Amino acid sequence: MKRTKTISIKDVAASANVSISTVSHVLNGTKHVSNELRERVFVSVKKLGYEVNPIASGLKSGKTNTIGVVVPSISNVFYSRLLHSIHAAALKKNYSVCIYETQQNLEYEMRYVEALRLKRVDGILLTSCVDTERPETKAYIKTLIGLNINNKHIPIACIDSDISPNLDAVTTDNVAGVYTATKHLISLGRQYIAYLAAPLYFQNSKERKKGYLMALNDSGIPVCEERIIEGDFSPDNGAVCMKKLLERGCQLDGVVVGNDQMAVGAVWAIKKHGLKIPDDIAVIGFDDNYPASLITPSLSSISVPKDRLGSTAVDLLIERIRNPEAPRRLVRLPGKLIVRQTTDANSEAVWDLSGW
Amino acid sequence: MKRTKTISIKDVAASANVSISTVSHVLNGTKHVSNELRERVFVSVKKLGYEVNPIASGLKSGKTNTIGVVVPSISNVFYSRLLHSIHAAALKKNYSVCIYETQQNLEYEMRYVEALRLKRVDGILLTSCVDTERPETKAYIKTLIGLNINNKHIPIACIDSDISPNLDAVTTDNVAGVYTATKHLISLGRQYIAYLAAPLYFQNSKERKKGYLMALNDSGIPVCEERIIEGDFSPDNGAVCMKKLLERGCQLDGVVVGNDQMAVGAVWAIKKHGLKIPDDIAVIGFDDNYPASLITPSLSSISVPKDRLGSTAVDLLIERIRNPEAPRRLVRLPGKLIVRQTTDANSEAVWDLSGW
DNA sequence: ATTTTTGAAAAAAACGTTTTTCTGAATTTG
DNA sequence: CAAATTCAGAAAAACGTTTTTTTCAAAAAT
Repeated sequence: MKRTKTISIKDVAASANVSISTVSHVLNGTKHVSNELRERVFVSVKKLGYEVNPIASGLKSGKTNTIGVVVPSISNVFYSRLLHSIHAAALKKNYSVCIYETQQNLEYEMRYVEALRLKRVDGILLTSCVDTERPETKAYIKTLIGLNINNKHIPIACIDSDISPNLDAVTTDNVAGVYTATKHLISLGRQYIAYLAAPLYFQNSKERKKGYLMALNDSGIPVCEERIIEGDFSPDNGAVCMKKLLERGCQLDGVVVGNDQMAVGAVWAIKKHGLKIPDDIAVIGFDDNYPASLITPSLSSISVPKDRLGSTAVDLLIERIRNPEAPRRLVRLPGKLIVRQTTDANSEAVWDLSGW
Repeated sequence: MKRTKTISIKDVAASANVSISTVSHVLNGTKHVSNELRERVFVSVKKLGYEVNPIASGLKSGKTNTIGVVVPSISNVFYSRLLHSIHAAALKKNYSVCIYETQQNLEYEMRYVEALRLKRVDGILLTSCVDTERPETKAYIKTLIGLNINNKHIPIACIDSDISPNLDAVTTDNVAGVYTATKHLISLGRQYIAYLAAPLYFQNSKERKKGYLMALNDSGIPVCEERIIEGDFSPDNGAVCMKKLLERGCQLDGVVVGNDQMAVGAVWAIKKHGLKIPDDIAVIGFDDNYPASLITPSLSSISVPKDRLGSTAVDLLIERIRNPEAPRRLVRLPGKLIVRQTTDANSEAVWDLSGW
């Protein structure tokens, strides 16, 4: 194969009869160059078909124009949607995105953050699976805050998890969201409302539970500990927890669930138990993830603004890259009540197939 | 902020009292180095906390250890699942993955392939949305085949689309898959089986239709053109097409659909039309995408091996990177019949929530 | 009218590696 | 035993940019 010499900025300079630095400045607009030379450079670039080498420029400038994205799961409907909006927003700002999937494994998360650091990405978007209550994680979070390579700071923005007052973050307004969900059930006349929580070591879960308690209090409904249960994240576990609640024998006519996954399991368990939804028990989840509209009965939920979550995160990160000294920012985005059949029997089943 | 000098291979060399090249060879294992020096190097590396700079090494070696992945949609359940397996496989081979989403837009696809070329990725995994029949695309495909930067070839492996006999590819065995699906309906005693095709300019769609025709022929069932219809990919359009079929008035007791999206729409339309599934009309899709198990009645389908599709593609690409001259490879992976309620009324509804 | 200041452009240094070439001793060969 | 080969290691040359420094002339200031 004919292997011609690769043409570099040097060749352009020679062809245009100017210096290398002049070519660089013309190409980057970093310094004023007379119209004549500037024109000559452009002509030569076109003539030679010159293509800048980002690796070389990255070496000198210390920028990779790449942001790393770390998510628990790529194929999860929620995170893939997030990835979608991150991709769009990043591209608009001329960054490419490099993805890593932690599988909810903190060890992997640490490894991937480290990999991105060594790769010298310009910034990292992190959906951490860290348990902020465990003391061991303190060190890790400290690492994140001070993440750097060769004394160059690498900014991090957190998505959907506010793990440190020193890291930029964007999250859903969990308290307000579950407050709305609970109020919704109350407005339907429900009095005996259970709460099925996702693991409470998650900041989000804590906030959501708070919303439930606040709504009951504000409505003068007594809180009954027997109606509160904590599970893990899975649909299966949602079903198990719901079964436990039902078997406890306390009166029940509604249940607010900390996320859609578990809510789907809860719906399944209630049906299995021979009760009617929503007549006997109304159910509402949180997230409004893709399958919510598909199951029967379709699941009411609090819709999390996935697209804005992603684009806001990118904005935060890029602002931080540009200005490392700016004050830390935390953005809370409002959720939205989506009423479907698990709280309104008359609601028509409309399959939301936007995940396709 | 104290900004200490960044420590480089040079510092390691000085500290270990060896030459730079020796350090490099020790670190990369590219040449035999005596145990003594090798040990000294390791000690110095550890002592100084030296961290190799992949940008610099990339500049000289011409490798980025990055593969680009171009998919039509990141949030689509099928592609996100693909992305998941690609990520896992790539990581295992020490490559990072950079993603681009084309939104089924060929112009974007071209732009992103170009971006990846300029970025000098080591290889590209492409799920093209090209219409192989249009003559204009010939040029584009030729570009893909000869993709290079500075005369360095950039290999491409295609996923789920065999767009050129000159590009490595991995696809599902579409013919066999739809053949199996159709035979399944026939085995249930169905005689008047319609075929709802995805756009036939897609290679996959053509192959799938072929499987339908073959199955009818092999079973001695006459092919009736009136029972064949071509749509686009969407659920909505699936419903529209199904409605048309129903209104044509020809006898119908089964329908094979070219993909799950349209199948879901078809199910919806049949229900709307007041017919019972599967009693009046049995339905089977293709892909076994996530929502298939969630809708009511749950959708029978041909399961596409998404994970193997991704990992095989990575394997193909990396082998190609290592050996650009090897003969072209096309891998066809078998699909698997998944029987659910749209073909078997007695099948129990089991929500597959693995997308979570 | 002489010294400063400015400005455009060139020259050179730097970025941190890998890879090629060079060196001199030790080993093998004829 | 002299010449050729191997070998470990050092030195130096690349890789293709950006950025700093230098140069020289023209404009501005004293």
